[in-house]
Amino acid sequence: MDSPADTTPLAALLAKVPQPEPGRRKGALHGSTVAQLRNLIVTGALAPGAKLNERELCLQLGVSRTPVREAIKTLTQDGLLRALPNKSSVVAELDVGEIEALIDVVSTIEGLAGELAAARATDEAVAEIGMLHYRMMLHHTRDELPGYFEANKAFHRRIVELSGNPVLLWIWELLALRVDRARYSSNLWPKRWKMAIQEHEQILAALSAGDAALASQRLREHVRNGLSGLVAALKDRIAKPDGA
Amino acid sequence: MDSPADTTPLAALLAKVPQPEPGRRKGALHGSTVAQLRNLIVTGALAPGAKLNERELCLQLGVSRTPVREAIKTLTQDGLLRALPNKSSVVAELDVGEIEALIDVVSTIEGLAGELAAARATDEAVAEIGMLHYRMMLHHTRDELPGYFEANKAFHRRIVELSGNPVLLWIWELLALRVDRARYSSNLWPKRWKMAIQEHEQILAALSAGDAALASQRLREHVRNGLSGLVAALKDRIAKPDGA
DNA sequence: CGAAAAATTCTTGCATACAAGAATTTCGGC
DNA sequence: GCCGAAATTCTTGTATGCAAGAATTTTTCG
Repeated sequence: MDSPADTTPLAALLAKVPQPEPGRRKGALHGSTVAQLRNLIVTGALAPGAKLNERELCLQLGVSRTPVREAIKTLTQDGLLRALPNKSSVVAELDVGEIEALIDVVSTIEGLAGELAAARATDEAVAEIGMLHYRMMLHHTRDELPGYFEANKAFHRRIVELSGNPVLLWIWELLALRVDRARYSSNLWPKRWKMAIQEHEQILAALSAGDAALASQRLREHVRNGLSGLVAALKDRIAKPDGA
Repeated sequence: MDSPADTTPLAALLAKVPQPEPGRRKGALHGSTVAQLRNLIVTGALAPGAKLNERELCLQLGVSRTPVREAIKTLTQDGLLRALPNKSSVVAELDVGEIEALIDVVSTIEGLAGELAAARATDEAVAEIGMLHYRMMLHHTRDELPGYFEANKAFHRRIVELSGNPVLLWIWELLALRVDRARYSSNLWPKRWKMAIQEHEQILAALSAGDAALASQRLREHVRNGLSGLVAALKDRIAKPDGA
């Protein structure tokens, strides 16, 4: 009943998480605990439906229950966990219906970002976003899926930042968490990556031209296409769980 | 140094907050603490920039620091508070620029809600939303500003619910917190209430007809008009602080 | 042997104790 | 009398203790 190996697979996952040094500064525990736990959830290391035992998390993260509980509360608010009264929180299910709901919202939000960004796009900003696009292509040629995801996300994020609207960025960040989770869950190369690259270039062109309506429309469609493909991949994955 | 009257005006504000009975159920403190504190911030009872002393909040709310700290974390994530490392959290400033940023986001979000809701609008749902509209008018005739605000919010909320998109509702709730704060801050009857009523009726008509494009456009414009008026009122208020 | 009930164990929710950093006050020097 | 530095006080960040509710195991009865 005390053997560490079989109490739960969670132990193994957490064992390799780098722990903050004892000689740390005060006030850094909450943030780092949230980041570690969030990463485990978004990457799928903690599977949907998994129960979170606070005591166990404390042991593995090397912190007390206070920061762990705070992190759980934070991630619950972000929609990554579900809280049950007087019971263990569980990792939120990755509901395909919810991801379909995400499509409408994210595409609309990014469409707005594109509209606003086009009006503010300097040559420098467009060049910077273009660089992120090429970084994404580079990762693709190298077969580096995580780097590809990251650069793709940075491309979109930078456009939202360029919109100059802090509320929009805030909302986008919240939505991006869920999108990331879905992406990691599929863990496949998007089948439409070639088309995605074309769409990125067309978005860049619209931004560069300062054409708000066009940038908005192209971003909306690009996001919709991408997420629709993701949903299709997830449905496939559900149909045949072990990627044949 | 111990006289309760002058340590801070916060004490007076909190003194009248109904406290949960000692014979309560376990697990209700976090939620109620968040609700109480949020209400104080949204209504403006806690002014923007005010520092939150945890110990004092504990005394006044009759709970320990744990739920208070959790509530502070929650409201910080909602953007109502700002956290400073190793220092007291403060009530977020009510920045007019941020409210202007809200206009674009909220109008877009509600526009999407209208688009989706129109496709799902049954006669029953439209009637229900119409009822909320009439309730709002009733509060107007009675000069009941809080009731007016509440019914207006319920009208909009119900449309978002009707969209059937849970992600959209989630985002809308987050945005509505900030909108409410701005509304309470102005604490004026909207000058354009007569126009707002007309717009509501036109929105209802579009929903009833199932015209997604029209419902979307009308909601977008209605929200934009309303929030623009709000911003104008706030700018006025800043120019001449004591409403002459 | 199976099932239901009681007792035990475990887990969360809240309160509190302790430590590190910030703010304030006081004391010394000029 | 004023400025600066040291000491004190105060406040937040983290850990732990205690109680209520849930889960599990054991025991007892049919």
